[in-house]
Amino acid sequence: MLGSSNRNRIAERREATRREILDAAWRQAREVGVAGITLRDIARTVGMQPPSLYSHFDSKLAIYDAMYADSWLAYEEHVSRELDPLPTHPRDAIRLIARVFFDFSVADPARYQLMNHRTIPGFEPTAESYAPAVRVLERGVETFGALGVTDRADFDIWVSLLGGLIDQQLANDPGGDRFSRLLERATDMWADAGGIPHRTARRASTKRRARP
Amino acid sequence: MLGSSNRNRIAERREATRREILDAAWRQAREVGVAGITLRDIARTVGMQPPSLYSHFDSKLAIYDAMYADSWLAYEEHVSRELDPLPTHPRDAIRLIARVFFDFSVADPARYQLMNHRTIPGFEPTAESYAPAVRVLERGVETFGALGVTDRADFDIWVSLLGGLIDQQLANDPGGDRFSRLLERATDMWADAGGIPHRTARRASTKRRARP
DNA sequence: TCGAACTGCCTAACATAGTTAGGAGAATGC
DNA sequence: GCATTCTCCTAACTATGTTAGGCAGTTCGA
Repeated sequence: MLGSSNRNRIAERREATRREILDAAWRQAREVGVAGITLRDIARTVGMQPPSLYSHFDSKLAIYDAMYADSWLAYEEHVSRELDPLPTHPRDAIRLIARVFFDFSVADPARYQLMNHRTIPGFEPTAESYAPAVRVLERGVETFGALGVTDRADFDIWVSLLGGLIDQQLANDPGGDRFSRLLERATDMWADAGGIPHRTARRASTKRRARP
Repeated sequence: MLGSSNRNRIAERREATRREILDAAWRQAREVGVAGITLRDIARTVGMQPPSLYSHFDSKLAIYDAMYADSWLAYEEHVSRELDPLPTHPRDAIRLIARVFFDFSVADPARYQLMNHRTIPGFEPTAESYAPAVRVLERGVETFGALGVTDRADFDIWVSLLGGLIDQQLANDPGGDRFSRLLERATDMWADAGGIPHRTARRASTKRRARP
């Protein structure tokens, strides 16, 4: 009986169309920004009439949702790849995490905007799409814990700082390298203040900045 | 000759209508969010037909622009009032600045969203409306300088951190008091790392936190 | 004071969004 | 082979910001 095989083929074709629509949406997001995405343009790109898109997505927001899930899943994978193996020096690890986060956002500002879903009016990710974002955050807490940062507040502060730095970079100096300089200094400050324990780092004590 | 007096009266009436429109816009922004503002609703509130609004504003974005300018002017005044006189203890001053910033944003999230103009698709403030924002930033640099923070990077990091903390608060814990706790810890970290000099603070030495 | 110019509002209409209704034709399944 | 399902279509609807053009009251100069 070929029923199951056929069913598979159908599902695949359906999935392919879905991906085609999402790819068109991504291309458009990168050209004109996330808010500039238009069902008509997406439809034209994939060779459909706008209402036909509704055979694949419930609404425009559902398309955003799929893109949101895409992004966080990709980011999760990206982080996993970069953090294996984890650097042994805490300060290096912290910088690496920041660098990954930064590269990921600067490489594709549209994606970054989408991942900060609050910047898109009317869009709220579904619980399912939100899950990878939560997992990444948990992974962060875990990683910091392994490096000796057990105070949750310190982690939250670090995340805030990182988000703020990236926003400032994208807003004031897109294409420049302001982020690197600020990150360098911020990491030092954080380390000096005990945010990053010196546990495995012998060199850190010799590097401590003199107080005026 | 009454010409000039008449001209004044006309200008006043015109300004009053303009204010009425902006008030309606603000009310609506607080009810349904900045993105939810609708010319039709504004017009209904002030008792006009939508196209009539164009006698007072060039476009919807022009209304946003006026609201943006309003906000930053109010903030500038707010800051000036709170920082006069400037606390003598640097750490207190830093916390006060953060507190003012936070109160101002939490008291009126719609206003905060507007001040972060990048969160509103298609809106870019005019140079004139942007000026107060620049002045406030300069004022911040100046104030920090008077407190002994001469490294511009340290100031930028502080601003990033503050923005990140507020965003995190508004996103994860609206109505809660997460911000206070994180701010406390962040200020300490910053001070310990030398971001806040102990220069003018004699009491500071007695208050210095013990390092574990 | 009279007529011209201006001002502030109006109605009608338009362009562009997202979205719904309903159907036609091909693919699929018993 | 026939009923069902699926995918796409056209037509139309609603809501948005915006433009065109006009009309009545007000202001202002000769």
